Amino acid sequence: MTSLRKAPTMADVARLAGVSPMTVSRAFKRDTSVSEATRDTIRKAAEELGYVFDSAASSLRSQRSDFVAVTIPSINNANFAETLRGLSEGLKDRGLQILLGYTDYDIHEEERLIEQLLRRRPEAIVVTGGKHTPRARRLLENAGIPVVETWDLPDAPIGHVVGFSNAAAVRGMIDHFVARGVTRIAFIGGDADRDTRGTDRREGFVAAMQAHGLDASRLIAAGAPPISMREGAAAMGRLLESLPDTEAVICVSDLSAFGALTECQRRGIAVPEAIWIAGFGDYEIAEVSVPALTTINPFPREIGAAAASLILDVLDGRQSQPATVLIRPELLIRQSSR
Amino acid sequence: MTSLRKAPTMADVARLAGVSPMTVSRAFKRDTSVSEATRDTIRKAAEELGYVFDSAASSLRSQRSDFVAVTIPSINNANFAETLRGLSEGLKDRGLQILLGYTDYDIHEEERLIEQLLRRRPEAIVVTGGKHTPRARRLLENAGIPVVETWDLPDAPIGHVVGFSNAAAVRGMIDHFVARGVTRIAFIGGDADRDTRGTDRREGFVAAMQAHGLDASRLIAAGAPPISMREGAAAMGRLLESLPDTEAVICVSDLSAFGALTECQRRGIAVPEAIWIAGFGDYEIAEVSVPALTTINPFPREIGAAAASLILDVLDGRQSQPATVLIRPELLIRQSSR
DNA sequence: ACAGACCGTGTTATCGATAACATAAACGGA
DNA sequence: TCCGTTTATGTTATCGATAACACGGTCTGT
Repeated sequence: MTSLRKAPTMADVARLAGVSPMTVSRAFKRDTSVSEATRDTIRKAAEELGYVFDSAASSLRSQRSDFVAVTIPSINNANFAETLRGLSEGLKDRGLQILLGYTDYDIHEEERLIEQLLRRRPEAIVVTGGKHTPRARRLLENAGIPVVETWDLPDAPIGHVVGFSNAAAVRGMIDHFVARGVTRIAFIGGDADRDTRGTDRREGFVAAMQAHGLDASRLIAAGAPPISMREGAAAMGRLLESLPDTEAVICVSDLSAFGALTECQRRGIAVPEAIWIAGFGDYEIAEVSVPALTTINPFPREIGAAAASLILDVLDGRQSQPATVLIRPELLIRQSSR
Repeated sequence: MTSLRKAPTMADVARLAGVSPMTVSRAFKRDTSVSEATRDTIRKAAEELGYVFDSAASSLRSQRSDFVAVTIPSINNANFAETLRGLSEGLKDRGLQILLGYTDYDIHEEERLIEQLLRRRPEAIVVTGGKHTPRARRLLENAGIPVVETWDLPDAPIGHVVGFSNAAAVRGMIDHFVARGVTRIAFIGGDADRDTRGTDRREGFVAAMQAHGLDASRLIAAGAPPISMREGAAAMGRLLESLPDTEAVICVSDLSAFGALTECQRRGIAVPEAIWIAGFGDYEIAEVSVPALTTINPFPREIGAAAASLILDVLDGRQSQPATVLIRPELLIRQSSR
């Protein structure tokens, strides 16, 4: 299985095919002038030798790595997975691969990760969120490549931005609830500021409630972000016991909202009759659950697609100034709040 | 933002620090003999210049890439995410990074991906599943690096294996059902063989039913794998209409099982009183949903951890023969089937 | 006090692909 | 027919880090 002889190089392929290494190099690229016959001979020679192109050597010489670095908080998250899908579909036609890393919702981990990723000399880098350590910020600023911050609207963007205001999105939901006469509203979220988008949503909740002159103190901390279904359920239990007159609860994500819903089901509390529940993210579960969950769709796929097209524009010289693409989240009122 | 002057190299750092490039190189590695004072001077010089290590050059010269390639069917899947976590935790102490690619449950896409990944000269490669195109198989066999196939027990392993029999796992569930007197059992799965683990589960269902002398024809095709909650719900609707006397349904995953459960809820059909539902994977939703779902825990984290430790053993020369690590999935009987 | 081991650092050559330049042959329009 | 252009290919030097080897200085044990 493990071959002991050295792996073949382009020179070996060239020798077998009876051409120069340069011609082999050309044969492996598109849009380069090599006759079909030669290309075929080379392909066969490569296949026969079991030659596999060496990107390290190629990158070093050409100073192009052909990949785009991406950081996301967690791989196990349908929203970020969609963003990634939008990104990779937008980039793959150009032969750009994605080099992925996840931060575990920790900006220090993000700093380490960004440095690791930059060592591979990506053509561009897409990061989730707009809050970074000072060093991470410096690294991104000095990288000399397009930087796209997503899922957020940073106060001082590093480069390009594709995002939305998490706070404003939650405010829209509260405005809707208040207009329907529901005012005793609680918020279930994480107990730390690791998840900056979660923090923005909580702060958006507080600000919006205060703007309406309402009590913004019904805040339930459900644990370290990201909040799981289980933690959402536990938090709902505490809410029902400590503040039983709560009329509606907004959860930091659909997963915790679903957990909260199940806790109501276990306790025989009717949703939406006794209490309204809403989430964030428009995960599949929000549409499928019974009752379906009111939520906010942040168009994660579009975020990725927009970031990809921004990157291509910059790389092709069609865009030189830092741009901000504003995503407009959509409020989806479902059975859990009516 | 985008600096125009060329990025600094080790030579620049060396000049500023007043040492040779080789010493800078050593200072960037652990376990190399450089005095603390020199190391510090170099670190400061690097920081001042904004130097970022170039892995392409390093890999080319040292012939070591310091990463392990991993293919998974989908990034948006809690099971594979856990396997990935087990892998990266096992590998990170050794400074091995993960280079990830996803196949979209398509072995042709897997072939392309494997070639792309091998171009980066990984130290080892971990693939999900044991079914590959002939070319992919050849690429893996000739790669000259440890190969680990996971989540499966291939008939003809390429190298190492960390997995279990999907068919046998389903059989265990059926045995349990039959022992409890439930015999009219249906299976909800995908309508194509893209997802080979899903196919194995379906075939395991058929074989086990036949072994019990039972009708194995209650097969509902829910769409192209992977099956979503929505598709699980739709399939359940069709099952309830076409075969209303079904006593239990096994779904290819917990997500489709949950979808099936919600369809019952929408139709006012009591679970488990009127029909039992079971899934596969022990996703969080299976534990949290009301009723909680009977399922099978395949210990995804352990799969990743075992693959990681196998790789380290091979790289350190502690293991030379291809090994198979057998994972023993656990049947979890919950409210949805009792 | 001295041989041998060890430590910290420098010098030189090299990993494998390809940018830049060069060239021979084929082509095409006046 | 001839020259400018295009097409297909070759030659040389190079990307940036580091393996291999070398070497002077310090330490250790007898």
